[in-house]
Amino acid sequence: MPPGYCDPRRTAEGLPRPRRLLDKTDEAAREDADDAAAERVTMADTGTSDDTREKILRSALRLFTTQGFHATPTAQISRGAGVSTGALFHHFTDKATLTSEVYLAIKREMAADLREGDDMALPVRKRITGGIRRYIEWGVSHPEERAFLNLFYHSPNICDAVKDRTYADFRWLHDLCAEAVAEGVIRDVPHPVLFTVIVRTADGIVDLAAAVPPGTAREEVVDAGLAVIWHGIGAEGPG
Amino acid sequence: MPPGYCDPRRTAEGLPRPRRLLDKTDEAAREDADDAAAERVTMADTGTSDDTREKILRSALRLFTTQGFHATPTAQISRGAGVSTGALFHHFTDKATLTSEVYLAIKREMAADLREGDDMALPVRKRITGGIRRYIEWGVSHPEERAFLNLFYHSPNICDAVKDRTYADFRWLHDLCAEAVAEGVIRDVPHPVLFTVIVRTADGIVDLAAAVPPGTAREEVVDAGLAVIWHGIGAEGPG
DNA sequence: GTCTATACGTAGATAGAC
DNA sequence: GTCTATCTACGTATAGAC
Repeated sequence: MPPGYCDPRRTAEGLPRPRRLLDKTDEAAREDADDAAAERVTMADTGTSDDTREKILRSALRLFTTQGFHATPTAQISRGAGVSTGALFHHFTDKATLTSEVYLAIKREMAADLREGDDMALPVRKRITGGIRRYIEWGVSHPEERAFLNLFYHSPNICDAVKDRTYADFRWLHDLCAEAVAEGVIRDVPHPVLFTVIVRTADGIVDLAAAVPPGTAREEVVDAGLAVIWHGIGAEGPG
Repeated sequence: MPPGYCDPRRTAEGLPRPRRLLDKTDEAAREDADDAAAERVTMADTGTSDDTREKILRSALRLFTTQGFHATPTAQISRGAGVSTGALFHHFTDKATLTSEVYLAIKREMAADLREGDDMALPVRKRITGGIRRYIEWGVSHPEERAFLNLFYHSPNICDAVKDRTYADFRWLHDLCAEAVAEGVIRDVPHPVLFTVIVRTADGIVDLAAAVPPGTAREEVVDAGLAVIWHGIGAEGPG
């Protein structure tokens, strides 16, 4: 990873975060559910009702991504969280609502992470490059969250209206692109096309980067992807 | 759409196709299942066993994309196809197999369509541009098939090995890209990055184009998308 | 707020006639 | 090859004690 960007792991553990909810390393989340009893002991001192809620959300996230929505009984979700079915339905009215909550929590966390990485003092081009890098890093370090997002997004039966609820959190990114076009940093491409190209390409780079060992190889993939993006959208030559 | 490319509807109805299977307009497929009895009469003269199989596949496609996999009972699929549960399980060993067959049929048809649109006599750059256009046209005119592909691809519980079975059908596209790089038509970007950028961007353009009325507006979206792609990957300036 | 126990519906798949 | 009828099992969500 280039200078100015800290390791994703450091980011997840060291930086202040706006919400906890699903914010845990994959390893930690896995341990939680594999040994629900141990988890309960660990959480004993902070054993509020919110903890139960979060444990359920994490358990649902992991099971949905590995088994899918339909193949995951609510009983298994609650068991994975170390609580009972009754507790689950006390915190969430039904399975669909629980699923939506998982989605919203992930989206909010991702948006917050991108915002944290943004330095408004920098020129727009650097901000956009930084945003794309940060997005890629988040994706690589949050494979389960990303898998769930894809799963949920393409699933027709899971409440459509929920998808729109997070639009506002990413509004500033659209504005940032518009600013770049106004400044002549980005070619005058219709905004939907511009935004789609950036996000879809970045998303593809995440899959590529995740499939490659961390270090030089991964950096090369990211850099190559960024170069193609800027060749594509940049007003001038490569940068 | 630019010269040299026929209207998607003409493509679907007028050109010779290698397989029928799921190849029908959305409207026709919808009518089939909305009135299963009428369908049966229509098909009476050609009422082979293959027809039943195809009707089941089409019914499954439509229901999966509108309701999702888990929310679609096999009984509803067979009813939509105008046949019985028994008939469904005579043709497909189980629901998962049926789902895989839908996926494979769609992929094969898409691959065949792309191949048909390719003119090997043309220079590589034109062939690639043509392939991307054809891909976008196919996507716009096959929304259900595309929705299913996305649904299936991101679903963890549906047999993973199936995804790989269609790789060979698209192999030539990878070779085409490699050829373009060798000829200096495309910048020397690592192949996975190159291919990902093209496919992901094109896929995004499909969503954009589909959301816009056919005609000039849609053409502008496609042209803008192609311009960005070629700026991104092209060795020289825009084309 | 969390538990146990269970009601109620429904889904996938089979059996056996035609 | 297609049908009807059905078996078995499971999943969601609730009831009511603690």
